[in-house]
Parts: sequence; structure tokens; C-alpha cells
Amino acid sequence: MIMASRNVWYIRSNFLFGSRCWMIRYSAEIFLKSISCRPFNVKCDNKNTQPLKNEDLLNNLLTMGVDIDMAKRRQPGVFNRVVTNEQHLKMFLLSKGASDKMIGSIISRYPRAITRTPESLSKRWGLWRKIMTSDLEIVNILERSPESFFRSNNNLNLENNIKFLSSVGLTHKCLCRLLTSAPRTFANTLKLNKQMIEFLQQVCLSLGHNSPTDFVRKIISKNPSILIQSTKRVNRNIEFLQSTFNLNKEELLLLICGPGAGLLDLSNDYAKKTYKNIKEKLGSLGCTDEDIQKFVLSYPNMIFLSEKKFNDKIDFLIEEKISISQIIKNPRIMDSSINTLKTRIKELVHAGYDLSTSNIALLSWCQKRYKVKLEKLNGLKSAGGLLQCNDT
DNA sequence: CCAACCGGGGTCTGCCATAGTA
DNA sequence: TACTATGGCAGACCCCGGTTGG
Repeated sequence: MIMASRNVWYIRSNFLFGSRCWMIRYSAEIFLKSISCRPFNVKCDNKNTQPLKNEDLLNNLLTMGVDIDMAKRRQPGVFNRVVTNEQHLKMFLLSKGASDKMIGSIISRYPRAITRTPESLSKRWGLWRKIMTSDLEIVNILERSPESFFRSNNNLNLENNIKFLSSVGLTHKCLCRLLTSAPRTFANTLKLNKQMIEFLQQVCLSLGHNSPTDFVRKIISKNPSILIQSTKRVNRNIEFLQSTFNLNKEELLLLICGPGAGLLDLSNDYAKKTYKNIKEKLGSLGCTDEDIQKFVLSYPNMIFLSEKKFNDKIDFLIEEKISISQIIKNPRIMDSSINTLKTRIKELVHAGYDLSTSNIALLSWCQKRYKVKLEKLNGLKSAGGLLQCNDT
């Protein structure tokens, strides 16, 4: 019932506020006050005075746990609006399983959410539900990234995006993953998404691959965030890979739709910067350019590491008497956090494992395997200790 | 049984600038 | 001209385990 009356009200207010004329707005507010669909304290005396704050809106938001300062800082315009739908939004999200706290946080971070009409909101939700299997999954995405859902009000565009992405050969499962990990993709204009897909297809063809569809599918499944990058950024990263490593077309193709797919997201010259650092660092430790190239290519994700993290890890390993040649032979070791490295080295040394002569690969094994190995080593050590009757 | 090799999975928002719109 | 919609940017790993060959 509330819904119904609000719908009517909205149509009416759209009609009334569609005009550019301030005078008409002013009379409209008087009119609204008089019919008291929702009392307003907004006053627009003339062009020189700001509308006074809408106390109802502020009260509503405060009760909902919205951080008003944050919201105002982010989208001040929302607070000058005569019509907002925060109560409906709240009821709607509650009905989908969101908590009060989530709702407060969502509106604080993306206030424009409260300007969406009930019809538009439920339509949009329905479109997302075409991809996601439950409301709760959507709620979780919204909590993470309210902007992705609310930034655009263009449901037709959203619908077209879903159609387009399906037509490109993305499976339902893939769309689901896209929406989960890069929800902004669906708020992009269709034009922008098309641009990126066409760009990728072009790259594919220029590298001599004969199935752009397969290529695009592969690259998106390896890197679901690719559609929220600019083609400029992706292009620069491909150029970087091409110019830095001596790869033929086929190798480059395999790299960018395989282990190097993630690198395409890196911000301007980040890869260039970190690779330069890797080269300098390893070069100073006596590695040849060829060694370094091979090392990085066998685990390209290490380019993600900030200069400091990379250097800290190398320094730490060297301090622990692990030679650079051991490191070069085990690129995966850069995969482990420095904390993991520290803990494991300590445990291994304690267990009597000599890292300078033994295999260091276990520093980057998964927890489960590593634990089994460590227990075994400790068992050996205590057995040896018992035999010699002198262990501490 | 062991370990080398290799691929997979999660995940990426929150802010700013600006053209367009009413 | 206030406000909206949209493009674009910076930022910066860690862990798990299947398969396979010895």
C-alpha cells in the first residue's frame, strides 16, 4: 500500500519537477506541502540562497545509520533533491536480506542510491538476478561495491550488456564470475564494453590467432577485471610485454591469455617500474639479463610485487644464506608472503634443515604439504636426538 | 611415497574529472 | 547551472592442490 502511494507520488513529482524553472519548483514544493505526501522543509527563495536542508531526509538517514558527512562529501547534490526514496530503498534491501548496518554503509558510500525509483530499483535487481542465483549474493556485492549497482540508472543498457556479453560467447558461469569480481563491467555503457572486446579481438588477430572468440573467452576467464580497464591501459601493458621479453607472436598470445593475463590490469608504467627494479636488484646480485627474463617469465605475477616487497623478500632470503641461484631456480618462492618465508625458515632451521644446501621449494608449498614435511623433519630430528641422547 | 610442475581461485574499490542533461 | 552519468585512474599477492614421473 505504501508502495502504491509512493509510486503515484513519484509520477506526480516527476511531472512537477521536470521543469527547469525555479519558480515552478517553488510552487511545486508548496503544493507538496499542502498535500503532505511527505513534508518538506526545502525552501528556495531565489537563485542566491541555497535550499535549506531537508530535515526529514537528514533524520531518515541518521536513523538508518548513514554517515551524513561522508555522504555529503561524496554526492552533495543528493541532499538538495526534493524527492528521495531512502525509506523504500531500506525496505527493499531489507527484504533482500541486507542488514541495517549494511544499508547505512551502502548509502554513506553511494548516496545517489536513494534517488532510484522503486520501479527502476526492482527492475535492476531483477536483471542482476538473471545472472546471480540468489539475492544474498547480490547483497554481498552491494556491500562491497554499492557504486557498481547504483551508479547507472540505465536498465536498458544493463540488459543490452548482458545480451552482448552472452553473444560474445561468455557462459552463464562466466557472467556470474564477472558480476561477482568486476561488477562495474555491467554498469559500463554497452559501447565501452564493445570497444574493449573489439580491441581484444584485434589484438588476437594481429598476433595471428584465428579464433578471436576463443581468445576473448580465455582472456576474460583468466582476468575477469579486464573489462573495467581502459583499452589504453591494456594496450600499454601488452606493448610492455611485447617490447620487454623477446617473444614471438604465439608466445605473447599464450602469455596474455595465460599466466600474464592479470598483468594487463596494471596501472600506467607500473610493470615497467617493477620490472626495472627486478632487473636492477637481481643484476646487482650477479644475474644476467637472460636469467632475469627467464625468472620473471616463469612466474610473471611477481611483477605485481611492489619494489619494496620484492627487494625485502630477496634481501631477507639472502640474509638467510639462500643463494641467488637457488632463488632464480625457484621463482614460485616470490609467491609467498614475507611472513610465511620468515616463519618457515625459522621452523626449518630449528628442525635442522639446511636451506643453503637443500631444496627451497618447500618455502612456497601450500600449508598442508608444508606441515606434513615439517612434522617429518621434526620427527627425524628427535629420532636422531634420541639416538645420540644429547638433544636439547 | 615424494616432490616437481603447473594451473587455479579469490579478487577490484573509491575517488576524481568532465561531458551531457534538464 | 546544479546535478547526473560515465570514463578512467591508482593501488599492488597469497595460498591451494591435482597430476605426473620417479
